[in-house]
Amino acid sequence: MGEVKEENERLKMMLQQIEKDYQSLQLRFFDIIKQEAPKKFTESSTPSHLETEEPELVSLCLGRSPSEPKKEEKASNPSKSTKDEEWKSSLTLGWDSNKFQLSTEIVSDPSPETSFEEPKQVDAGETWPPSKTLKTMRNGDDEVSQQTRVKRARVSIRARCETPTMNDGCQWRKYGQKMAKGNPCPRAYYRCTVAPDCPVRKQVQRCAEDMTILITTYEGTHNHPLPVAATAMASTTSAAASMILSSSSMSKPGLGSTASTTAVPVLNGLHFNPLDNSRAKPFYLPNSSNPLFPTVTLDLTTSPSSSSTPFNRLSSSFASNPRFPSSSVSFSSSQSNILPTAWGTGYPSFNSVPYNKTHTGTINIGKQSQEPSYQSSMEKNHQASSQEYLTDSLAKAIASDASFRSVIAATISSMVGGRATPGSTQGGGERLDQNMKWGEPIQAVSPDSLTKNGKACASSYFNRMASSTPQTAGLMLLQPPLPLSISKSTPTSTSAIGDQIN
DNA sequence: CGACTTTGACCTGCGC
DNA sequence: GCGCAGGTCAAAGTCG
Repeated sequence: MGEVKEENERLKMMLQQIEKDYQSLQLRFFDIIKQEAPKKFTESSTPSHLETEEPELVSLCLGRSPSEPKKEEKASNPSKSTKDEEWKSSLTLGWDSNKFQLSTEIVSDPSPETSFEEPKQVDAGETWPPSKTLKTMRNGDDEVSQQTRVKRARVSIRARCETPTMNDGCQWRKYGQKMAKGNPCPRAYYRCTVAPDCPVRKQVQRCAEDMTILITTYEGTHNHPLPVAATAMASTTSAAASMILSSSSMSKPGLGSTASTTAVPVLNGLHFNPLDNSRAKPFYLPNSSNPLFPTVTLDLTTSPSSSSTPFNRLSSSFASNPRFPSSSVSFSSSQSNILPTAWGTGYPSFNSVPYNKTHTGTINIGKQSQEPSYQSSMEKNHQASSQEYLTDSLAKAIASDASFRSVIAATISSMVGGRATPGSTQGGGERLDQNMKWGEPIQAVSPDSLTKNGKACASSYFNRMASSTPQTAGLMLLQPPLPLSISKSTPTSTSAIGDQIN
């Protein structure tokens, strides 16, 4: 227990350092944005831009190219500016999994308190107004209601998962199921039952094109302590939400008002205005009845065929509808031959990956599959030739969007370790997990780590992220063989990582 | 017996 | 106003 406390203390300090660094840098970034955003907005809002043939969907999949491992080794002690450059030149954050692939769809957040790392427990009841409430709120003209109603978040997880649901550490109760239009697979609705009044809900649906992909969409913010196993997922959610919120802090959209005059975050040259409802809708819920969801997508999903990656599909679908620009970031996985196994089998790996830039303008630096044969040689060649383009794009994305950085920062925070939840009994297995070491096959995880209904797909990644000891997490971040190569350097502390991120 | 799932009905928002 | 689709409710059924 003493050791655990010590580890927790260290973890907290590391986290605080990261947050501190991030916040200070974010403030600086916002200052810069305030100065430059109007210009960028003017440029990017020209008709030619709006009518560009490229879909307003930016998909960034992060992965380290296998061709650049030496750089990582080389930059073991860089200065900060050097780190930045290297960060730009080889930004990668690959979450590798053979069977577990993630994408995060952020729509917005119900509460300003979106950090699961620092849950303030003030959102019980203030979040997630039901549709009736929303409707009422919509009738109001005051800015407060507008701001409130906009702050809802959806985080969609795309997982290659055989089981009906994915184990995210929380406990869920199914309350409905509907056939969604355009998808032969029914959509199931779950609500969190960890706390009786928890407003968090999730939708689970199979991808129509690839039945092995499970799309889990989370909405709302937990108003209760989270199981350790759930904190990593929650961190990702909160990071996504904070991405929205940090961006929203830069624009103050009145109803249909300031879109043309308000500074908006620009990601990769494209508008990203989370509050511009007319332009932002959830990727996977394009017909959502609630149009109040600005969208940023963190896509960690890849698929065996680059031509059938969700983003490609999404890009295609959205290409025809420029009303729905979206920013997406893919933390993709990579070839499994770099590390023998990945999340799904219990080996966390952060492999670098080739990427492809799709014809729709989506940049996918994704896992190019465990079945390389799916990929055409043409695409491979294109990947190789596009490496520089990728690097450029990533650098731009990082440089231009503080929210993006926040997502990565929070993601790393979640990797460093989920905050233990006192008295938590949900999502079980944390004690066991804490004794586990990276590299252990997932089969070693106690069955307790699965959800009660036993249907959970092993989101071992999250569980392990959340439950790993700081040491192991630190190793994960620091060890060169685990290419969480947000930088080519070998940082000596997570705060160093935070510096690079920020 | 309690918790959970299933499933048809109902509610709501949106487009035409 | 009507129809459609997404989302939710709640009674009945199932399971451990």
